[in-house]
Amino acid sequence: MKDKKQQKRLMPINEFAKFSGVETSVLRYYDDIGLFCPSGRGENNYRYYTPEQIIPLNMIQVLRDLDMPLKKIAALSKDRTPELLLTAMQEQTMLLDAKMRRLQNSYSILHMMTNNMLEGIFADETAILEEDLEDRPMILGAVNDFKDDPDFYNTFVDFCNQLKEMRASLSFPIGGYFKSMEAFLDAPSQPTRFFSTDVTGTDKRAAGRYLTGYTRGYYGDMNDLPERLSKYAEENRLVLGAAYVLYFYDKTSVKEPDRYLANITVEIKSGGRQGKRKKGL
Amino acid sequence: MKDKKQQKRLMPINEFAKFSGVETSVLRYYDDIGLFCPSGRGENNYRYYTPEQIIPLNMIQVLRDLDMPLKKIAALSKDRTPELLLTAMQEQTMLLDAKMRRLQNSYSILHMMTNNMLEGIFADETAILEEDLEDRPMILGAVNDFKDDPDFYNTFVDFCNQLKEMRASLSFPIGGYFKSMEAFLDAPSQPTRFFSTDVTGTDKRAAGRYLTGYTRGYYGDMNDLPERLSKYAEENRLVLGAAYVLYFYDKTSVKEPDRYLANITVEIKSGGRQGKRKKGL
DNA sequence: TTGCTCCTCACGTCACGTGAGGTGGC
DNA sequence: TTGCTCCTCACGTCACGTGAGGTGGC
Repeated sequence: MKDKKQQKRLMPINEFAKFSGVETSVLRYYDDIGLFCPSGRGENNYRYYTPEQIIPLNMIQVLRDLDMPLKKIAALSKDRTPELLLTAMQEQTMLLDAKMRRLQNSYSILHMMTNNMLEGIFADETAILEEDLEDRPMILGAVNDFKDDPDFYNTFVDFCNQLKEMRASLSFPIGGYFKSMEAFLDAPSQPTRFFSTDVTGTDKRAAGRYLTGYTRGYYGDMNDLPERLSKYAEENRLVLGAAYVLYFYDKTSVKEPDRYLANITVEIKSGGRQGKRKKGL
Repeated sequence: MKDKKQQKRLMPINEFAKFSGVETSVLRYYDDIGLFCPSGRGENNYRYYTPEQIIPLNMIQVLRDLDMPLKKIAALSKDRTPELLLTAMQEQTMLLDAKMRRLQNSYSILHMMTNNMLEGIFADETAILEEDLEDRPMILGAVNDFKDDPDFYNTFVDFCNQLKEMRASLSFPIGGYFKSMEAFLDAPSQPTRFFSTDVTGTDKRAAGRYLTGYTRGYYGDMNDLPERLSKYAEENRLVLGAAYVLYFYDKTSVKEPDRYLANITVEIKSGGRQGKRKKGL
């Protein structure tokens, strides 16, 4: 009778795998490396597990989910005391914090990219729009000096290094800021500053009224967009301010350079019909 | 002059590794599998990268951080269109959501374990305490029927299966609920129900006044704690209600079974000096 | 000659996943 | 004999990490 009961409590590997949600291959591997062994072996050499073994196994799963190496888990379960466990937990909490921050960062980047793709898909290349835009957080780089070094890429590398020095992510799309519409018209491939669309940035493109447009083509190839913007501004007696150029489609999202898609957003300093939207041409 | 500029823009592998924050071994591996190749090779067969290559590389890092397999990343960058990217982003967002939930779960479990370890370290085994406790979320299992099957472990397995059916985590410490002090005194190893300390549970141990104590020993070995509790209640004319037993130290936290540490918390239905704490013995 | 950066194999690592071929009781 | 569950190697996989031995210009 007692034997029967005890037998009833013994699970062969498949049953225990289903019970615990851990694959048989994993259970065998854990047995091999001595991390987690069955409570015993039958005469047939079968592995037999007891139900309460799910507790230490779950402990292992928790630590493994935290990316703790199996060796460390094994060390911890061989030499377990509440104090050591507490220390390990606190270490893991720190690691988890870091991981959480990285995930949050991934979220932001993913969200940013998704929005850019969507905005690109629905972009009307022929339109010039007047829009009220919200605050947009960003990281503004130092003022570029193209007189000292007219090379675009050296300046770009400088900006990347600035981001790295402030431990900011390099993964958010990077755009060009021009202090004025004239600066943009003058040299469309020499922005006054670069900016990163990093949502954690403390700089911002202020909320307000902006003139926006799109154009396709390789980096710096603005086609007739500058003229169309100027013409629109003139016709509507708008006084324009700083300009922001950002690529919604670039090398990473499309293959053909002639499909790259730039967005330009120009501050309207005065003259806009407040609170009204107007689509042009 | 033009050559000089272009040469200046070319980085050998070490420089590019520092610039991008990606190890040389990783860059070589990505080159080997054709995922991300240098812009060209020098006469010496050196790999040379250009600074703007950091953009697609960062894209790869973002997707890799999201645990996207390199093959999928490669497929996505070979055949890249905004539409495909958008779909992939949305898929990744779903995966990220799931990952986030798992991490949140790990956080809760880690926090729970840390608290249990700390409470265990500072537990006074000789004390019986009257305490005002907050709500405690938990998952209460079905009522156990030890008459049909007196085996503890079969009942325990049933509870684990209940948790699995409701897709709850098995990793939170599990305790025993006794409908009354008498039920506990009568059969300390046959709880009326099991409970999981899962913080997302919708059941709860209600806020109120409780009598608590600790004892060391193997599962179910309560020593004189039941008597000490009863004695305290009698002396202080307390009417006791339901009891909760939870192990702060168990097989996972200490090796020696005689160091396992159980906590008992008994509802005080009346007779307690409200709002005052009193330490006994 | 020395030091430096780069190169290409080749093999190791971690945590498994996947057969291949064999066993043992109904 | 068939079907079923289990077993033990052994080898594959993924994303690298780590030397070992060699090159090429100052």
